[in-house]
Amino acid sequence: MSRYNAREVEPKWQKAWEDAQVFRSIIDRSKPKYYVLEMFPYPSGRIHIGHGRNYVMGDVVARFKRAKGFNVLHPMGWDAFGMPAENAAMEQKSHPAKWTYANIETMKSQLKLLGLSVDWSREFATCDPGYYKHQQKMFLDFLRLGMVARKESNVNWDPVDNTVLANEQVVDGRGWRSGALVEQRKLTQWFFRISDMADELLTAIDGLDRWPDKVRLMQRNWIGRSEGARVTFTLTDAKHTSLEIFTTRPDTLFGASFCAISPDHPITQDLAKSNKKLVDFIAECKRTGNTAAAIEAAEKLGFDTGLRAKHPFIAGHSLPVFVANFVLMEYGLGAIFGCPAHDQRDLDFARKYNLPVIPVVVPTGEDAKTFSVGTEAFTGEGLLANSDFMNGMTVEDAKKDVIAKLEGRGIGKKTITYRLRDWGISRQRYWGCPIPIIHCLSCGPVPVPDRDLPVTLPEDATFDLPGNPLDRHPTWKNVVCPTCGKPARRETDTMDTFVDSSWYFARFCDAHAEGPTNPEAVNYWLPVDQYIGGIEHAILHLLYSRFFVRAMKKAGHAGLSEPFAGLFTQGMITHETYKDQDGKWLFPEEVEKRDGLALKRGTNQAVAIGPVEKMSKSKKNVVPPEAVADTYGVDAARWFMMSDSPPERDSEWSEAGIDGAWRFVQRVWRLVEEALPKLPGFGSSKPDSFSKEAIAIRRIAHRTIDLVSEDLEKFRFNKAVARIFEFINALSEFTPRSDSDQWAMREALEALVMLINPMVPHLSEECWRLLGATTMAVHAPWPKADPALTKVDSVTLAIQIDGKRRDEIELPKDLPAKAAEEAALAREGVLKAIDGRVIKKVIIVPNRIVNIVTEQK
RNA sequence: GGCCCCUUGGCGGAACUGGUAGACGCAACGGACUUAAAAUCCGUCGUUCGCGAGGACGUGCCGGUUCGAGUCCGGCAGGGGCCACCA
Repeated sequence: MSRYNAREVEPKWQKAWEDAQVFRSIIDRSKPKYYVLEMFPYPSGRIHIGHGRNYVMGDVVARFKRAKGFNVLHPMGWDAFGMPAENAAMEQKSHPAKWTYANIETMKSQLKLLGLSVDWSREFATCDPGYYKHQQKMFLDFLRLGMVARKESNVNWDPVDNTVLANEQVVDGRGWRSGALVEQRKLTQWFFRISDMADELLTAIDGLDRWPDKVRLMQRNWIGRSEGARVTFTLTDAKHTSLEIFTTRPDTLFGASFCAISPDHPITQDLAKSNKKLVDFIAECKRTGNTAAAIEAAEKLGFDTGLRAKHPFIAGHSLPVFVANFVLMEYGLGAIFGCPAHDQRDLDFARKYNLPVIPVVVPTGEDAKTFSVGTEAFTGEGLLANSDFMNGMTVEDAKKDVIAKLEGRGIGKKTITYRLRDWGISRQRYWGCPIPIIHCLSCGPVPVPDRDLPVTLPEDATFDLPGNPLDRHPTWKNVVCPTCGKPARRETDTMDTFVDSSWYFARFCDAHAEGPTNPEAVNYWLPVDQYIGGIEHAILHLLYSRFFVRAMKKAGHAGLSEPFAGLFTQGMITHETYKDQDGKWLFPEEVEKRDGLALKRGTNQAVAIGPVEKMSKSKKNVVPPEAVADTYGVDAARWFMMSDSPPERDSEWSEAGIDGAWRFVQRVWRLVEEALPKLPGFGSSKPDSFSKEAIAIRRIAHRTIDLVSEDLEKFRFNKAVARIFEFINALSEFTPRSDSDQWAMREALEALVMLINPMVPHLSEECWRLLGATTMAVHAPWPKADPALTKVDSVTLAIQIDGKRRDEIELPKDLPAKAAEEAALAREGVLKAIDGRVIKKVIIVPNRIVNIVTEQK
């Protein structure tokens, strides 16, 4: 009896797969294609087991589909541009490229350790000029087609690091690295005009039927469609004669008591030229941070411009126009009318500045004459009042009516507004894809001609100072204008790294294509049939990719609109956290558990066990894959990752859990090894008849094939694992006595070895070989269940008396209701439970339950 | 503040469309084997009453619909997620 030695077996099979180039994919139209992709990693250093779940899940799907006869594409690459590389370069006085490629090398060997069925011939990093040159080409294509804009926008500016910060890099109003108070600045930036596609991106969500509802909802909310109206107010001012506002509640127009415009509104800006106090007010508005807490605490502030707006329906009535800190220039028209009775912000504002509060929608059951609003605005349904021609209407009818009247008079229009803003892609950073533009004083921004692509990053940049190394490079940015030949300046901003990840899945279809994509390959492989990644990308990455593929279609680089037909968002791997007595984080391997106490290994120092959290480098609650592979083997790790929790939920990594998985691996090996000596040879012919026991085990085997196949199909890995355990339990109890029993045992073991193959491929190969196969399990087809053996012919029904379970009965499947009723009523226990009461009715659910309802005394 | 989701034994979790709650695994406990340990094997394992057969209770809490509710509806509590001054 030998023990299964994962340390020897796993590298052996990995090499065999590689030597045979098993996972190399080519276009093969004789089979259905299946593209499975995990969100590609950022090469941050080393991977830990927490990263592994994502790739293992994809690998299980890839191996399962391959066995089922699909032509599978399962590639891997690197999302390699980004700030951490630049920060590391600053700290280590090195170069981002050096750091990045070194990390890629480390992480690639770590990933290979997991035994992934990846076609490595398609590997690339987004920082390869061979990748980003195509991105530059597409940027220019999009520019020509009007999908790129250059415009001014407000950005978070870190005055110490001299760079723009993303919103998530601003913590409590300060830069996350420098700690400096972040300023709002206006910068001219490049944008992808994603908002032009808002409606299309929104309606197409309905068709993404293999995406989680949660993600679809998040995308819908992010796009944020609102129906409303734009209304033009006439101003009583010689210079500024009108003001256009957006509202979703035109029905409340008669409750208007003021208008408010954004500090960034053109009228505000114009008035500020001659009003020092307004300049101060605008500055004050800018100071309020845009953090959640700041917004919560922020007071509504207004500045009376002195302008008055004529009410569109009430002759002689006019409204004051304020500049207000809560009105955003980026949404709608940057101007609103305030109806305090029916909007909380307007109410807060009105109370502060003593403006009238006139209810115009009255909840049912309230009298219009007495209904009033105190400190809480009424935003519910009701009937219109104090509203002239709308009186008595429902909110919905009133909206339609007032919009028709406004349109009739040419002072309003029904409008749909989206929350989605254009995608600003300029970053004042070195380690990103250069934006292929040349700025010429005479010609303006000029595209870099195709023949000059790629615009590559200069290697001799310096990283010792904050700010953009490209901007301070002595020569790189100095070029001549491609149009007029005069001296000009290169664009020194690089692209947001989300651009890089918006089309990598298309590049994988032919990673060596001459153009951005190879149409034949893209049209064959896309869409991605199964995309797998973290929920944290539910909005940005997935929305940007959906936009980008649409743009690629317009530019002729792709033939479809939706890149990801199926999406699965997997949960994280978590682990306990540990701190020593000085409050320093400890790695799990530094902690030893003895007699229920946690101690620092090699000492008697107590360790504080902290909460279970997502594995992360900063909290040191990570487990390196090498350590797991060495002690237990990666199959045990893979099995544990698939068995513990449903895949969409978080899963806690524990020593006990991986121990259990290791025992499973040993148990399968033992089962096969112990049965082997008496089994008939591989491929021996099926006996003519079987014993009762053999038929029973064959039924279980075939039934398990069906159940596990269905579970894997539906991403229910934890249930597939449970089925396999049940199968193994049944096999352990089965003692073959005859030749035909032995044949049934072999059949069951072969099925078992194939069923576990996607999860524990190395163990499967080794058992497959042990069973006498001469080819690899990776080439073997998925087992097929015999319908004659999966058919169930008897079922156990529960018998309820008055809704309580009192008995159960075994009956032939699909027995008519009448017969089932008679059988149930013949049972002694049932009669005893009925206890002589009159039977009122009997409810029979075929093959499930008999419920006898009696007359209650 | 808005929208959404979740809550089942000591733990992870099963339970198809309203039809036998707790599959399977982990942990724990008792036993066998062993000089001993590991490994392995056998058994117990929601709470409670009963010697037993068996009974009562039980899916966060309160109520409803139903012959029947973990599952559907209303309310509450706790936990989590996304967005956030979006007019």
